[in-house]
Amino acid sequence: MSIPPTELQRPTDAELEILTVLWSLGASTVREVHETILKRKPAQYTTVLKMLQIMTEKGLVMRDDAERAHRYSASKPREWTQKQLAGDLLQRAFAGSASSLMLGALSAKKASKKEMAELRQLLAQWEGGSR
Amino acid sequence: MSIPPTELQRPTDAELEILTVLWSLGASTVREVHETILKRKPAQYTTVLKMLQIMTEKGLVMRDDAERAHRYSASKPREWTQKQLAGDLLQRAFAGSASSLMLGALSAKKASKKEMAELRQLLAQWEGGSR
DNA sequence: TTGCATCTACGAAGCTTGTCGTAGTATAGT
DNA sequence: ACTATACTACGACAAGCTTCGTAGATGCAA
Repeated sequence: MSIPPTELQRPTDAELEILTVLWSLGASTVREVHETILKRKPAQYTTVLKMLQIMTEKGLVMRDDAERAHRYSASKPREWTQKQLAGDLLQRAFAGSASSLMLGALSAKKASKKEMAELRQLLAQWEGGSR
Repeated sequence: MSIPPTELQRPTDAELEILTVLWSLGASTVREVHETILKRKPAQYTTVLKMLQIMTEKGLVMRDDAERAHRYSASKPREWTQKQLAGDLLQRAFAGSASSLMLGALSAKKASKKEMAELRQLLAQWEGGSR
């Protein structure tokens, strides 16, 4: 009901799944989100609707109700939320050690040559005083 | 009650907090875990006890009840669980892109020079065919 | 041996998450 | 105008998470 001025909390699993759809599709109707979710797992239309309504209350998404079929969009950009999630896990499970996190990620899924190149470049850029 | 032969699920927040204590202290009594937790936040002794009992049932920790004060230890090593968590987040929030995850982590907490050096070394080692 | 401290076991309450059904309203096609 | 379709709103519920209090057993010290 209210727009909490406080910090956004970590999205739950179901919320994150919906956010990924919105990030990829942009502002979407419930139907569009539902159809995308359906490709991955069975789910009722109203379940997706309810999630989006709850997420609206939480401030995770914004609703445009100009048309009959409301359009929902993520209220924070993908990068912002990803930063929250990465930072959260970094603190909670890796004691703040970025290299431990990287090691975990790499051993979980062997990265392609292209991915490794991107990593190397990212590291170089980061050190290169961009920040 | 049973030892599930299935895959271990992702630990919850409270469970992960206890696991980090066990990883750092090694096999510990409830009291030792409790005292460590207390340094971070208020919590009752029996709350920690209950968590450890539940985690035992789930197979997250092992209990040695040779002594009156049982000793608990993480049933999986830190690295194993970290790999699960990193891989899970990588899939759910970063579409499998390790460099996105790395970017998120770096922007969440600016890494020290030492940390950056470790990252560079890790990357080099990883590519160096160790795996 | 009596009583205090320490320990485990367990039930339960409050909260969050995730799922869905039902009801009701608007829209559009015939 | 009528009816099938599409959409939102909302209540409800089961399951899981987290917390804690109470009860009962065990060990120790005076």
